[in-house]
Amino acid sequence: MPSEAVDNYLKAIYEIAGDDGRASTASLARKLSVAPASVTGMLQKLAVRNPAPVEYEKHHGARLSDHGKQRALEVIRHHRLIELFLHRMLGYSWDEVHDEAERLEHAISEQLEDRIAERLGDPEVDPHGHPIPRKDGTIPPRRDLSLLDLFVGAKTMVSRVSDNDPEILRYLSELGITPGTTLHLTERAPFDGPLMLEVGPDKEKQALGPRVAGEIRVVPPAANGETTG
Amino acid sequence: MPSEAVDNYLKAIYEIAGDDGRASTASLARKLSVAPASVTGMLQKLAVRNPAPVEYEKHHGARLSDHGKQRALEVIRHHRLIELFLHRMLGYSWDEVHDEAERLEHAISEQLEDRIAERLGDPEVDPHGHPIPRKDGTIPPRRDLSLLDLFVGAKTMVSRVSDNDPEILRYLSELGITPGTTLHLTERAPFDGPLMLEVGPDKEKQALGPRVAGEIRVVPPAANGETTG
DNA sequence: AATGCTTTTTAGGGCTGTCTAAATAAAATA
DNA sequence: TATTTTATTTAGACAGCCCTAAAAAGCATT
Repeated sequence: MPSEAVDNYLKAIYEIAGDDGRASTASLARKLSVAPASVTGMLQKLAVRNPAPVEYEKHHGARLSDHGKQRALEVIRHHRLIELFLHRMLGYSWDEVHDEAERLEHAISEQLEDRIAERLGDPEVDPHGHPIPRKDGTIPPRRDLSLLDLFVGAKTMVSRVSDNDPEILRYLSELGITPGTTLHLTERAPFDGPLMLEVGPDKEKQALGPRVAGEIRVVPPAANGETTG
Repeated sequence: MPSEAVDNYLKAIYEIAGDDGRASTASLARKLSVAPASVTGMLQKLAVRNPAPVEYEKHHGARLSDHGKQRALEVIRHHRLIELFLHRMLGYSWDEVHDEAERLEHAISEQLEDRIAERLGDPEVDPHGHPIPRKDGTIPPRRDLSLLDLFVGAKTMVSRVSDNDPEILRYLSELGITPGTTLHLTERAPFDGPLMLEVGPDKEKQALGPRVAGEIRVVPPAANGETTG
């Protein structure tokens, strides 16, 4: 069984590069808050394990092997199940769940994973709208896109929100923007300016900076009328 | 914040020696499944920390300082709250909870500890009947004694059962012996022979070996009639 | 009080995962 | 293409926690 540190490397590679891209040394160092040299050392060790969870080429970053992919998805499954469990069963708000899950994801057994999933009714998404990988390693499909890729005039619904920054999560909560919230993009200032939105059933008008908008993903609007691009 | 290994040492000292006795190197090595030399090394390091969680004298084992005591009790509180949570909220049987709690106890935050306790109604005992230390470090009092110390004829009730051995726990489950079960000690064979018991409301007769009986603690029977000693 | 047995400690290493500083390779720019 | 900047790797070290083998201390027994 991989150590906690190894699991975190695999998860980080997955989150940076998806299941078949390469993650650079620097990006991993940033994400994991360790020195780049530490990343190099770890990747070299992982690449010669048997079975090896990553493929590594000098100066070209690392990529998950099938084996590593499977493990990464399992850890992510743990993480998201725990987030949802804390939210639904223990009254955690959505900006509190991440840090707690970050530690617990390494400590729960298969058995506990299964019971949590059962108790939650085999859920498909976590409180931020992220899909929860299934036990077989497949991922519930959801085609969504960044709020930044929407054309002016589009009406859509929040699909998910990045869970990395509790500050942003609290801010979005205040604005009433959570998975499921309806949005109408009415205006968009040029030069990476703010987006004007009508939020929720009350159509409350909100201006959103591009930094925050980039953390929000929405369901693709109906394909009649040009609303995305 | 102490590492997981350190927490396990403190907990082991507490479980072996209570809150003011000394735990020997050998007993700790046994309990923690490490070599005696490793225990010596760890105790030496802990004793010079600041603040030091243990007091250590060469060749005379280790004792918890106030600081160490507090930490040990916190970890034990985590452990027992988690055991009860798994049992009550997630359908774990009492022989399954220990191993899971053993890992989770190190991973939960103060916040999660508090929410679990709240959700369980600030319980005083875990599924094996062990008292759950309070947040202030005090322990809900329960005067109980070993089943082995009971006189023949005594009628009493199971208070708690050691949680270390799942095999024994399953066996006791089969016999219907859990915290709260009434017992009547009818007979006792000499030379560490078996105890004859009438168990529960149905007064089912059971013979119990001394090894198993030693793991069971019972509430002191009413003081009229000589029933203990 | 000396002997032998048991327990504990010392000495010397190993593994994991991190670090810093220096060297090198890759990419960007002139 | 030559040069500079940036990204990555090597080299060497260290902390935490574990190990084995050998030495030493404590204890029990005669």
